[in-house]
Amino acid sequence: MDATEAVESIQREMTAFARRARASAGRMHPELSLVSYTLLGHLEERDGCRATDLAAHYALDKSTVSRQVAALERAALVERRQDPDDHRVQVLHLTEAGRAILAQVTESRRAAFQERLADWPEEDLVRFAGYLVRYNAPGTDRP
Amino acid sequence: MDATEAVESIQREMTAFARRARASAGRMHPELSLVSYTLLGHLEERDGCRATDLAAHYALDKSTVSRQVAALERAALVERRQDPDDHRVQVLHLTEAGRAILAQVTESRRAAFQERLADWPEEDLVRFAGYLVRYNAPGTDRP
DNA sequence: CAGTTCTGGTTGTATAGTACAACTTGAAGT
DNA sequence: ACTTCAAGTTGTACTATACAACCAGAACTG
Repeated sequence: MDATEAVESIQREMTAFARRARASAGRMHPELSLVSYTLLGHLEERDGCRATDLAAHYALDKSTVSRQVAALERAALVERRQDPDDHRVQVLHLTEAGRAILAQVTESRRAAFQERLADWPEEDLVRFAGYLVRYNAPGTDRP
Repeated sequence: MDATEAVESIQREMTAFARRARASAGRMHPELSLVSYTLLGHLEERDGCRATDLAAHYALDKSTVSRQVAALERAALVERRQDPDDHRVQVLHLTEAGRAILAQVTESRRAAFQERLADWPEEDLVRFAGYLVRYNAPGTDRP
């Protein structure tokens, strides 16, 4: 396999994966869509952030984030805290329930991935992870 | 990074990728969504097939496929041929226009991937491609 | 400091993709 | 012949999304 073939293969495989991911994520965790899951994950990781940050980070429109957050708040998974320094800003935080459900879904996803990757040597796992990070890193756009 | 961390990282990165793929595919080729592209690709590869086969292969509802195909037919990218042996069945085929646009989008996607991966050493490309194939191979379901 | 521009966020509107259920038509099995 | 199965279509509903118009607060500038 040369470089050109490899690029074509990467393209095909990434696309194949993308096509399936959302639907199967939905089937696995009907209670938390892929988007919501991602946003909650970000909140956990950053220990709270602004809606604008989420939009920028995930290349989503601010209106999309606004509605997602509204739904998450309705479900009592996140809460908004007014920033005292800037009254336009609402800092989003996970609630206890949010943290719990995030942990649960993460665990179940982790188990699925783990199972799928069970027979991979550690060396390959580490390299694969590195490649993905590197692949995803550059822009925020385009697959 | 140990194996567990790597698995978590793979999970996160694959998810991140999946989230963006559809949208950016749409931005790149407004004329052909990721789904349509995939379906056309399948038709090319198999040199025609039934709608039911597409549904089964991509885990889509038959109604979804029906509408997708209807749109593709409206756009004159595919045509239906009654199966003479079974009058329920319509065998789908690419039209010339369908073949052309598929080729064009494939090329433009290839270029985008190529650009993104331009500065990777060939060795890494080949290994990455191998990992993806291996990752995607097992089932047809779940990320 | 007053007016302008910028930034964070919400709401209205539209679209795509999807599923599920009900239905139609043709094929197969008993 | 009657029932059951399979392929597709259509009606309906929901989710994720974008874009545009808007509001409110902050920052900049003459």
